Amino acid sequence: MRDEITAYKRERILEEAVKLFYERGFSGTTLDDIAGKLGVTKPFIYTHFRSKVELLEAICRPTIEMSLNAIARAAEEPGTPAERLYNGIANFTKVILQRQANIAVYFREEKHMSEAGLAEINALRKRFDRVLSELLQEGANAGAFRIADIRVAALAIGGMVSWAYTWYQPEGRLSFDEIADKLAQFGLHMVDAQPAALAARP
Amino acid sequence: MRDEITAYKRERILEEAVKLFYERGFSGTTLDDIAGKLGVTKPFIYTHFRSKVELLEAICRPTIEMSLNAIARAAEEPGTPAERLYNGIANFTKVILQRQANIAVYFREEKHMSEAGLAEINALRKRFDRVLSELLQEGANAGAFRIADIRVAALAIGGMVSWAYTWYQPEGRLSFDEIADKLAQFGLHMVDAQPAALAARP
DNA sequence: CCTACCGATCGGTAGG
DNA sequence: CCTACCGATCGGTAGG
Repeated sequence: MRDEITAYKRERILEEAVKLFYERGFSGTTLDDIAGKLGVTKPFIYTHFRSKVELLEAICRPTIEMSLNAIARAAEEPGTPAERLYNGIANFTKVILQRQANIAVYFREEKHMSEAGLAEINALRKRFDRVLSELLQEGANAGAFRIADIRVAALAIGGMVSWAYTWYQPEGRLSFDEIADKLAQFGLHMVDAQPAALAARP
Repeated sequence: MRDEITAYKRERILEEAVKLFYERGFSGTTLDDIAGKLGVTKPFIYTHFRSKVELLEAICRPTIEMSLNAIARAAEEPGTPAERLYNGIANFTKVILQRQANIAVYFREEKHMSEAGLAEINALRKRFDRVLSELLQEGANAGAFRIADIRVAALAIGGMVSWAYTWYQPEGRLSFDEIADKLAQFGLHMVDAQPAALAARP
């Protein structure tokens, strides 16, 4: 039980931290601000995190992991390349929207991370690009996709989706699922998914 | 001539500032750092800019203006919707790549701007989205494009291109023009540009 | 888990 | 008397 309480405290700290970093920026937020929101004082945070930078890294790394997993799981499942690409993009989009604040903080505040923390995340991002590129290559080989440049296609799809953190509005007209569907459809168009491959999609 | 020298000094300050903000972040860069790179001292900067924030805004605003102009000029020119969209995306991509550091600083450091500075830039971005959406709508009305959701399509295209600031490498295998062409082609695929419209492209 | 406090740093401005 | 700068220093705040 003690572990659960410790984990809960960590989560609460991260919850307020990401909210404040998102609203005011990393340098614009003091540890006293975060402590204040939690009704505690600054040294409390230091019993759970070693530094302000560690807080930042704990906000970003798990979210990048979720993005990687979203693509990787869809790529591994059975189905046509078009089905897997559709699901991969849709799942990835949902992560971006669900973790909008974490993603925004990551892309804005990367420069404040430690070298080690940045290296870990960069490794995850490389794996993301590789998994997506391999899925595109597989579809191209099977004649399901027509892609002039696999590498640029992966970056273009990744960018189209990642960018959603800048424009998504929780009170907007579209739900997570609707946006995920639309971006996944755009992705299939980008790789010129052949009608035969599309027809097979459930 | 005096004006030219003043303008030149401003440009040199901005040149070093954007380089340092890009490498170390806005808060990670001191005005002494910038002055040091120029071989002058900090008060020199204050004869040309009122504050560190004004420096940031002078780095970002003109670049966002260039992005808007890139799309707007292409949209106004004669030609089929597909031609204009192709040129608009390609021109916009070239701005993003040419001003990579400025764009990166803008998206990362937005939170450090003044309310007035941010409002100006947000107005430019709204116009960008409107111009692009109108071009897409026009093409859809003419039967040149098939788009399920114009608004999301504009955001998807904008994101695909903007994102290039995160991955473009000056020493990489592709030139500005090659990347611009590839992203523009992806854009045409995204809106399902009809072969007839494409065939008309020079 | 708090009070109390440090060593260091930084944007901005004074006088000359 | 001004423009264009420098050496030195201030008020205020950050992480720890």
